[in-house]
Amino acid sequence: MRQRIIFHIDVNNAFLSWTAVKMLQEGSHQDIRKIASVIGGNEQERHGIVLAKSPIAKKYGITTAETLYSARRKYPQLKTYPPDYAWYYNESNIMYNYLTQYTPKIERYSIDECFLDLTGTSYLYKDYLKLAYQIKNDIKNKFGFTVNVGIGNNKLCAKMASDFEKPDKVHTLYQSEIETKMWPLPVGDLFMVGKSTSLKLQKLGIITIRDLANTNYKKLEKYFKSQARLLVEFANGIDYSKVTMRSSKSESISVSETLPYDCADIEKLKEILFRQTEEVTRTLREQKQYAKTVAITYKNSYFETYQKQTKLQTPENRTINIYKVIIKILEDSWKDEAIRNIGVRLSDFTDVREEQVSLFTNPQTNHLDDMQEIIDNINKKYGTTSVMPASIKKIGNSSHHKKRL
DNA sequence: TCTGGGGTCCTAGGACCC
DNA sequence: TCTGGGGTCCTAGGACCC
Repeated sequence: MRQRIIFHIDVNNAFLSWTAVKMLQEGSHQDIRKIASVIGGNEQERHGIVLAKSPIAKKYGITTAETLYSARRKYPQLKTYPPDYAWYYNESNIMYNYLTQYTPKIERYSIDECFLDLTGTSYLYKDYLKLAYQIKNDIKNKFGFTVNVGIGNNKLCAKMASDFEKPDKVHTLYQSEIETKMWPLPVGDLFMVGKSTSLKLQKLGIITIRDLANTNYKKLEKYFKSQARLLVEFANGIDYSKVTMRSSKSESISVSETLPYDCADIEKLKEILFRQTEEVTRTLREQKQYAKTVAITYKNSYFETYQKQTKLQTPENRTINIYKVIIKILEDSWKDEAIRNIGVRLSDFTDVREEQVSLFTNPQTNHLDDMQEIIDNINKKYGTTSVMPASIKKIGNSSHHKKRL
């Protein structure tokens, strides 16, 4: 089989870089990439963790996902800036649109990462290394932020390559370079080896990627089940997955939020859940899909997480009908405890609502769909949940006594 | 002032049917 | 009276990613 040529483009410190770009565009004279700075949420609202850090902040030992409080203890003069997700999507789109000129085989892996499949384009691009530098420099000059470009014969190697030295670098990890460039790395650096897997591997005496590559996966199956084979293949730089234009339709849709204070008031929780249900069902309707599984996710004061789900008889996408289910799950599952974080998740999608009973068509069904569309349009114009069916308030309150008694 | 938010995929174990 | 397995569907929970 012909060797594939895959590029992985990865924005350096994406959120921080993009905020820096915005600030400079707005006339700021300081580039926050060049000082000790981080992007982080609002601490008063308990969203205070580090989402992205500058290289200097990194030098002080500040890591992604640690609390701003802890980060500031490492470096008290640290500058913090709030995230601007709308702007980030904007910047992400700009980069994606730029990259589409090189190949239609492009996969948007996340908000700040893309895979490009350039296999069979050698008549267009004589020197892939040169092309990678061109892409990297183009993005820097046109858009003002830097990327790493990784080149490999599959997605795994391209991704591992882009993770080597940062920022503003091009690296290759061709099949022939795996032993020298990848095998010496600690096993935790391998894609798909997180904290827990890394710990288990180390206990088995597997410290570097080389150690893992030279292990018979059969020996690991006891500990890692079906994951074992994949791990050993990855360590050997083997990956057959394709670069796919993933459809905008997702497998699940969810929202969750950490509350400003731990909440044990079920009425308050119902209000929050209504807003969240509205949000996820609207996205679902935009995708023209119906969900069969509905779930609530919780985090309590002790940071213990759990989730409760229900399978529906018929797929749904209307706010009110899903909200009824959500309320039922809440009442059945809530342990009368203070909640730190709560959320709604929809999954198990279908394109059509397969009505179980087809003998009698229900004229109300279409009527309700029309109604939902009208509500969606009004809410789009005037802001979320300015209009909600009166019956929702009733549902929300109906069970109050039940739980209390 | 400890600990965000949005995803995907896999497995264990219980219920139920044959 | 005691007790089979296989298959499927479902829920809960955990691991990973950015």
